[in-house]
Amino acid sequence: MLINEVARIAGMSKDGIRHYEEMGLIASSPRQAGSRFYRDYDPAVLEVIEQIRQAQRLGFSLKEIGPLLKAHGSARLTPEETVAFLQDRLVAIHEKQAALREIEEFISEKLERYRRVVDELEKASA
Amino acid sequence: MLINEVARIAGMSKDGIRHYEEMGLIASSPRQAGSRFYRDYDPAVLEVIEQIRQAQRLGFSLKEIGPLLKAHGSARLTPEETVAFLQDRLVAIHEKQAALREIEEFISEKLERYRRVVDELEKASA
DNA sequence: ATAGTCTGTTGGGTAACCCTACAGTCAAGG
DNA sequence: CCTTGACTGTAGGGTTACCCAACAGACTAT
Repeated sequence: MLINEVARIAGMSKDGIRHYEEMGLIASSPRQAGSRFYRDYDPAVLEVIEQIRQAQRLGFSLKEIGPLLKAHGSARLTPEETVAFLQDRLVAIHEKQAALREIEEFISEKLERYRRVVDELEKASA
Repeated sequence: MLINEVARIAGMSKDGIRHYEEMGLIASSPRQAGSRFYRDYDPAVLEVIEQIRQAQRLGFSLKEIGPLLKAHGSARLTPEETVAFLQDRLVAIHEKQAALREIEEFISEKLERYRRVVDELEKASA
């Protein structure tokens, strides 16, 4: 299948697909078209793309996903390693959440102060 | 003062300072040194840098901060505009929090499953 | 023959810096 | 006096995960 179809089914842009390929995450065979070549994808890439998105959701960068996909089938993570990794992810997420809560509080306070200012202005003009 | 001092006091890198200057957020006067020129900063930039960091915390990009700093002293945001802006920021933060909660849940579930696997493996080996 | 839709590559842009390399300046020490 | 070291500068590439525009060949339908 050609890139447009892959992109449509996978729900992403052609540039995104080509980007994955450039990063070595998926592969295509060149289909000749006159003097040029089109990327021809095996429908199986759709599953790989799904795995990539999944891994991204888990916090892997594309660079990290490469080796991960290759590990698929050969020596893979042990359950213990998986648990350790997931715990790390969870810690990272909790850190982000804490940071967001701080900012949220900061903004909330500012917001309240400004709301009071607006209220007072309204009263003064009334 | 020279860039190193500014960077040290402001708690950021020289490259960061130069970056701010390149973005037009702060300014320096050239101090001649032989055939070359060093950036000479007025200590007042420290306050400006503080304002920049503050604005960043509020979710402004550096590009947005430029006009904001210039507005300082002339026509500034009205309290109503400020409230509206802060509300937008808050909504954005809540969205990020919701996204993080989803991922968190996802990972937590996976983690529990894998923990169970590890437990069973332990029992089996025992 | 031509228009429209597909494909390709190339190169630049994004955000906020970090890092390396190369080089001039200047003060202190041998 | 010269060298060393700590400081400064610019230039250019790297980061992340793509997006976008330009230009052009391929293919299908009219």
